[in-house]
Amino acid sequence: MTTRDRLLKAAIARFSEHGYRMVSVRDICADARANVAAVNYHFGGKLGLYREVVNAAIEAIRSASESALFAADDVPPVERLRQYVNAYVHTIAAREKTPERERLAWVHDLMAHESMEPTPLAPWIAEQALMPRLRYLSALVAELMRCKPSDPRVTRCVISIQSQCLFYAAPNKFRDTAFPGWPLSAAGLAAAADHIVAFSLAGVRRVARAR
Amino acid sequence: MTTRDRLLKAAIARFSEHGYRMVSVRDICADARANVAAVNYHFGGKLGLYREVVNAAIEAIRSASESALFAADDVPPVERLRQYVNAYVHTIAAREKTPERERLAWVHDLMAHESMEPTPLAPWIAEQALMPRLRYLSALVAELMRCKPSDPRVTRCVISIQSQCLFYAAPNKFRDTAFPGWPLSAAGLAAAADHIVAFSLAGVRRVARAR
DNA sequence: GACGGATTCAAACGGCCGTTTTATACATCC
DNA sequence: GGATGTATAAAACGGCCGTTTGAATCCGTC
Repeated sequence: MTTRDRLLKAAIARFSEHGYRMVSVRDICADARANVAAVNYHFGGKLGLYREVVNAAIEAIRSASESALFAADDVPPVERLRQYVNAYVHTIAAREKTPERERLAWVHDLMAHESMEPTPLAPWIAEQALMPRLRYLSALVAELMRCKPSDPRVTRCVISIQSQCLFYAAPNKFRDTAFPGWPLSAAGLAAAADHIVAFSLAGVRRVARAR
Repeated sequence: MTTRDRLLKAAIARFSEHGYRMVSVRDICADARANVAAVNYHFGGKLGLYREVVNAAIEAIRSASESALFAADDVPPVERLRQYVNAYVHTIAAREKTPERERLAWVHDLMAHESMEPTPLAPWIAEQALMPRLRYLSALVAELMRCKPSDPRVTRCVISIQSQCLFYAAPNKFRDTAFPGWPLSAAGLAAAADHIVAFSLAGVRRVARAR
């Protein structure tokens, strides 16, 4: 594995766990067993390295969305919601065991840091990683509610569903201590996904019926 | 206003917006028009100053919980949920206009930073600021579902409700750009609170009915 | 074997960090 | 008025930061 690849791998781990600002170039180079100057040589600087990490994150979430979260239009909306939530919640699972390519948790960690302390790349991340999911979910909910995706009720339902998924997928040190039986087992994770689907379907139908 | 008070006020603003690590003592002292050594003189160091900020946050959230979020036991649970959600969601409102004492948004900002990058004070914050709300909400949901607060279904419903409230109360730079019509007007905020209550009540009842 | 571009390396640069030192003002009490 | 304790001030400390420098090393090619 080349020095460039080792740097990128170490940078993915460090940046996604602690955010751009809190990670030093020296930390990454130590992890990658590379000289401090290597980052500037191969990536033109700390921000250039981070840009490559962000590109990898966007590519990872894009391929995961298309393969695991999104379903074809002919799939019934309830089943599409189930698939969306299941895939979302399970990104938190195996946060530390499955191989690099398969686990998506680091992407959510990175986005959580960006949402708290944005870098110049935040708008690009929002458009490429977040918006596609929100648009898909909006269309899904609009179909469930039999109304236009622009309806404010749809937006509020999307927020309700997305917030629940994010609680399980995003990093949150409080969650791991405030709730008993955390981190969740595979069965607990499946139960959580089933709960979100049932809870949200009832909520969506209630909101759709109102007015 | 004494130098100590000016430092504390500046520290509250800085720490809650950017977190403990990202704020420098020099930044705070510049805001407070004080010498760099003043923090060490009055608070024994950066962490000592932060400890005072955390104490103020805990006191603020405690008094807000008892006066605005929590209701007496004789209030019907549905009404208690409505009050809880309304107060929670409205902490985000007037994030930049109402006077210091009355707005709670800074406390949620500080807790969001603690949940991402904990300081040694994180356990204390979790126990004093977060757990009382979760316990209150658990009892409330358990009463709605007519089952024990220790039931895992109660915990999952608490998570669902809390996640939705947190989306509106916690800082999130993506939210402000990803969703149209943000930040919310007073009417939009009230509609959001009503939505969360209706959505969640339907969800809770659905989950309670299952099995 | 000598050349030349690509890569690695140790060292140093200026800058910001939290903290400490040292000195100076100022109020209070004997 | 001199001593005492509190508060503020400027300067400096060692340490880590991102980046740059310039020399050393590697390696395919002539």
